[in-house]
Formats: sequence, C-alpha cells, structure tokens
Amino acid sequence: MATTTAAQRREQARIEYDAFLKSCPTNQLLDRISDKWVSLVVSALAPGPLRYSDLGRKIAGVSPKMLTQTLRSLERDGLLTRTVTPSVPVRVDYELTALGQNLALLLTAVKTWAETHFDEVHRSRERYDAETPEG
Amino acid sequence: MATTTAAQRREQARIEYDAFLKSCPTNQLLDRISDKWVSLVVSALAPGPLRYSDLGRKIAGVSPKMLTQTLRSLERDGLLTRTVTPSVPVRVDYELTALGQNLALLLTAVKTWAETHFDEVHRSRERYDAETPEG
DNA sequence: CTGAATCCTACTGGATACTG
DNA sequence: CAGTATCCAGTAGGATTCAG
Repeated sequence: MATTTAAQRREQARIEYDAFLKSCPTNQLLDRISDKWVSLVVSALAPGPLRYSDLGRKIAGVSPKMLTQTLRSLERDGLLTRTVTPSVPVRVDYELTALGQNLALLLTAVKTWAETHFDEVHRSRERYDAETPEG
Repeated sequence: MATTTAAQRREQARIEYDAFLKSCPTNQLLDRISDKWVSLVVSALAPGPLRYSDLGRKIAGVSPKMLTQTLRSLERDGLLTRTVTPSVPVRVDYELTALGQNLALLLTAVKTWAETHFDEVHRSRERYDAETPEG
C-alpha cells in the first residue's frame, strides 16, 4: 500500500531536521551556548581572568570533568583563551576573548532577567501547583 | 582525627552549594531557561500563538513528550498560556504571556548573536582542530 | 487533535583515582 | 596545580501505544 507509517514519517522528519541543522547550523551553536555550564563559566570569567582551581571554587558544584570539558569547548569556539605558565607547579589562566565578553553581555542580560522576574515566576508556579489537583 | 577526606570536603561543598542555590534560586531559573527546548518553543511562539501540532511541525525534531513537557513547564512558570477550545476535535492554543514575550526578546538576541558570530566560531573551531594533534 | 503512560536506550555528568 | 581516565548512576529524551 501507499502506507507511510508513523515511524517512516517521523524518520523522514528527522532526516529533514538534520538537513535543516546543516543548512542552519546556528541552532547547534545556540544549543551549545544554552548549556548550563557554559553560562556559569562565562559568567564566572566575565569580571576577569581566572585560574582553573579558581573557577572550580567559584562555580562550586562543578566536577573537574565538566569544568575541563566546558573550558575546552569554549576555547575551541574561540570564546576564551587558555594560557599555560610553565612554572612549578603549573599555572593555567583562562580569559574571555572579545567574542566571549560579547556573549557574556547577553548571558548577563538573561541572568538579570531571571533575577528581576524570579518572584513573578515563583508566584506563577505556586498558583499553578495550587490549582493542579496533584494528579 | 581531624581528617577531612576529599569526599567529606566535596560533600560539604555540595551542601553549601545547595544552600547557595536556595538563597540564590535565580540559578535554577537560569538553568531552566537555558534549556534547548525552552529556547526553541519560546522562539517558535514569539511571532504569535500556535496550536500544539503547529508547534510540533515548526520545531520538527521534537517528540510529543518533550513538547508537552516543555509547554507544561513554561505554562507553570507563567511564560505562556494554554487555551483549550472544547470543539471536536479539541483545539489547544499556546501563546506567550507578556513575561514570555519579554524573555523571547532576550533569547532572540542570543540567537542573533549566534547567527552573527557563527562563522567566527566556525573558523575558530577549524583552527583549533587543525592545531590539535588529534590526540 | 491533544496529549498521557510506558518502555528503554544513550548520553550527561558525578565520584574516584592517578599522572605530569 | 591542572588535568586525565575510568567507572557508574541518574536521567533526559525518543519510540510506541493508548485515551479523551
């Protein structure tokens, strides 16, 4: 039959979606910078350069794995620079590039939005939860 | 002994981190709106209200589960409204609230940033990958 | 049409230990 | 100090199916 199953149609949609992503790779980048750790690291570095362990302390809940991973990703994207000072012990500084600082401004704006409207959102949540018959 | 093991110190850090999150719940909200699907849904609704299936088509790669989940979350946060028209079949419209539109502006700015600087990031990635001894 | 429920996989990301 | 490597749990999220 001319049966296009739901699965086939869905897969087709995914193929088109992949093509869409290729033709519009902006979404990949958007997804990347929408990452939790990216926001935190960029925010942490916004005031000025920091060392690896400084970042780890400033962000607190982060594991070394995620910290390194995020830093590498941001370095690869040209959002920050990694400077190794071959002293003993080694010292590594991370600093936002102009591009990174540019992005930091936007993320700061989003953060400010969250601070400004948090109580509003919070009240909305309580209202919603109260109305919901917890079922 | 006064032995604070690494585990203890780490756990202590997590406790403090939790307290930090409670005292500064903005981060939770920031994390929430940094979600991939949140960005996509808010962007999709920015031009105007849409029905459930319209959203599913416009966002393409999304599964009904994630779409519903994201919409519920945004509704709970007061970022959009859900309007049910009890016709047959049922019709449900989603529309950004003023708060949601406000956020949409910021996310649009971030999206614009991504579009503007994508080639720069892309070149940085190629440079990075070329320098990296693929090890 | 608009979801809700279930199942299941794959990836995220934390803990831990080890290296230069 | 600044990572790297390994292991492993939790969960995000896709596929599928069913209901109102």
